[in-house]
Amino acid sequence: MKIFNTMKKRKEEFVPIEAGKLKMYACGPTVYNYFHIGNARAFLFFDVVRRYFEFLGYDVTYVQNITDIEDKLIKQSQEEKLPVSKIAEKYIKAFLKDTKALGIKPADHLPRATEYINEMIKLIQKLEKKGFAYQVDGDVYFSVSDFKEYGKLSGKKIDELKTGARVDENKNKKHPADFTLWKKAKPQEPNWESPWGKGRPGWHTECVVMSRTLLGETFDIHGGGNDLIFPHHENEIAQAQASTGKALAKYWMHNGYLNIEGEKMSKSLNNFFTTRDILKKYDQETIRFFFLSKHYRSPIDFNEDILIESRKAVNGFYQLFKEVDYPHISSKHEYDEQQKDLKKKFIAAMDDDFNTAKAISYLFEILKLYRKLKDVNLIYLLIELGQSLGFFQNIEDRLQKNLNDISEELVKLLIDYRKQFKREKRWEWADRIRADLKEIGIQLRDTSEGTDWELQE
RNA sequence: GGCGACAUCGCCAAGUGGUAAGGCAAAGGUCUGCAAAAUCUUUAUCCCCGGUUCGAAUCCGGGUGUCGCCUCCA
Repeated sequence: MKIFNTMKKRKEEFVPIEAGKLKMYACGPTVYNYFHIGNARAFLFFDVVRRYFEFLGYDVTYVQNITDIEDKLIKQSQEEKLPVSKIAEKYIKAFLKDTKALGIKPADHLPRATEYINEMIKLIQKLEKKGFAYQVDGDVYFSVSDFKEYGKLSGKKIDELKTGARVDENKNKKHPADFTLWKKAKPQEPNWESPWGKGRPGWHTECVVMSRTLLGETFDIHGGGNDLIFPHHENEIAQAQASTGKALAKYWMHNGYLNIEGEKMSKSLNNFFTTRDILKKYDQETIRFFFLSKHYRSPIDFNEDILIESRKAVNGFYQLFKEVDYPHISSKHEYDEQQKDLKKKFIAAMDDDFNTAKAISYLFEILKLYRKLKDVNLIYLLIELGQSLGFFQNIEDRLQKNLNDISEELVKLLIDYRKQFKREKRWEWADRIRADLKEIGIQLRDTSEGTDWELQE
């Protein structure tokens, strides 16, 4: 198994710290709003990493944090005129609901920042004691100049950051790249008591504390979106290593960004999509296929045409499941040599830094082969491999659901035909449609607006 | 200004030195009352220019173009 390690900027052989076990941490949501389709890529991808390791037989512990105290929550609380804690509750619920709708298996632990304030204070104190942190007027900063490896992950040099056009001027900071560990509370803001007065933790500290508490001082994989490399993960590394002298994580994985029709998604460009809205039109497997058909480290362009293609591609598999009358198919036997070989190829693709696009092509090969050979084992193979990517989690439901979705369309279609018959004064057919629908419990009602219908029970 | 990524068939996308996977779309054949599905067949020399090599989409140099990070962001 090879993984591209951002820290080394190349693929490395994956060797778990403890044989047979994977300890993984991926940055979760800041719960100030519904998460967007770009977030969905990261959440989905790390879901696949987790599932795939489980498929390989690893005992996986997966932690995903929830940032429930942060500037954006405070801002949102002012906009919605709700306390920060209510904002957090609201969007945590939405996060859980939407990730479930995406077919994402919940992480083993979903720790919240506000549950770890004391531990964060302890970490900051330790950094202070070791000379990596300093306090100015109730704020505490991490001194990047004192941590010589700073910039190791992102490949940035402290001096270049200084001359960069966009580093903010903060007179309290010794160095412009120094980052906040503890932020002094402004009036009306949520705050906690600390040795430096009332305030709240800076963003990067929570991940260090929660990951180490739940996974140990050094764990296997730390993941997140590309944009988190700098400064977030860089700052995590600085705090973690400064405090213990040990690496925080062995492998750093980052997924590429999502663009909307070639442009960065942003609210100001008016091309901002919440996952929740996308899910109204496209099912989770379509979205999953869309993301997994491209390598996770590449940028991906989001547009509806591609989603529609993805849906068609996924439907091909369900067409097959429908035809073979899943699940009424006989039980599986040993895979034969050809089937074992396909499985091997699939695994080889995934083992090469999660080449999901290639892996998916083998799913299509299996489908084609089944069409040819009608060997039911191929269906099992297809499902087994597909599930390691999160597909085919509930085949029966989906076959069923498609029918439900479509029945409403069918009624509308019949109403249209009846309208045409009425226009042509072919009353016998128009009436027959009305009568036949009533027979199966659907009552039509003509109004001046058009034709309504309702179910009669 | 600094750093980095990418450019492969109409569209999406694998492929990182050995002669271009897969999906969608399209065309034609089989099947079918007609359609749909299925099935068979067809469709690329890889942005441009140089170089290295027996051999390059794959390596090197130079262009051009697109995007990202350097500020909260997955």
